[in-house]
Amino acid sequence: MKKDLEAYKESLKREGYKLTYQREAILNAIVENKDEHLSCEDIYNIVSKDCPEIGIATIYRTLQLFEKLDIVYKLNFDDGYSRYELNHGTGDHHHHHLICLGCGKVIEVKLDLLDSLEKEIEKDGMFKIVDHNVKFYGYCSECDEAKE
Amino acid sequence: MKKDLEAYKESLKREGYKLTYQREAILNAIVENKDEHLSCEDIYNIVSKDCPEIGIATIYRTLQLFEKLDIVYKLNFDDGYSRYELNHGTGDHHHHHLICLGCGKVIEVKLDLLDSLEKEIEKDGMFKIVDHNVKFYGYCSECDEAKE
DNA sequence: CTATTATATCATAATATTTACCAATATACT
DNA sequence: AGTATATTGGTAAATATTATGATATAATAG
Repeated sequence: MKKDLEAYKESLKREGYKLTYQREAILNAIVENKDEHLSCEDIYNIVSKDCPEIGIATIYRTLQLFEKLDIVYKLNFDDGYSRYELNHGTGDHHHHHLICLGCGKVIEVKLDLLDSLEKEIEKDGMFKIVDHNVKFYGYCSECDEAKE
Repeated sequence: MKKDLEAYKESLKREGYKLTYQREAILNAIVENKDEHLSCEDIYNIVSKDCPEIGIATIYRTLQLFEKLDIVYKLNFDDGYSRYELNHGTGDHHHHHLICLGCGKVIEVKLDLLDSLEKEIEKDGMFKIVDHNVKFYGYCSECDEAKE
């Protein structure tokens, strides 16, 4: 985990970007909440504790940069703002998300199992797939019970 | 196709909503472009020809209503605005979309093939799936060739 | 270790999409 | 046809995100 953090900082420097206090704080916030799907506002609130004078524009700019450097991955759960998660990826595809229509909770699914579907799609040579984004909508066990 | 249109109008009346000229025009625009993924602005432009005094707010309101009545389905291709497509669904799942990272073109995939994955996810009874949203990112044949 | 230079930041204005508001209007029903 | 009520149009407001420009800071050279 600590190693990850250094690796991320390395990739910043390697690409010629400066390692500022703000970027470090944002990176920390994301790494320390790697199980969450933080929005810009979430990150702003977390980072503001360590760095009260940070501006929201810096959060947006930095997340854009991190996305370009493949440090984070942008998610959209149709709740009005973009969310970000740490990109563990070694080029691998992303896991899927289950979105509860009852409480809005988001659950991660480690399974991939899309290979056969992707092969089928690529079979005729009309499209080359490099990534996917899969969301399932439904009800978590608590909300499903509550509906009875 | 004509039958569809009447069926949609029926479901409006059945739910107690009035069949206005504007709603009819918007419905027509969507049905006549059922292969497109129209944004609000697109629909506004199309409908304005028949109905020049229509306001953009009416388009937004009507699409919201149509979505609630399962007449249309809202799509998000990460291009800044929501898009809509006609919901042929008899409760069936939606087809998938291939989004070209080169030219932005969106291609539809009729295959579903997610049943085994959904069964696997639902196996432990922790989540009940009612819908899914699947996007594949990659390159269409033209853009793939252009990259060489 | 300090000076230099270019990049990054902060604060705020600007943009863009979508929603809220309200007076005027049109639809469905008697 | 007349009436009650939902709907519309125009515009203001809200929301998330991006652009701008002066100031501050990080990396590098001396």
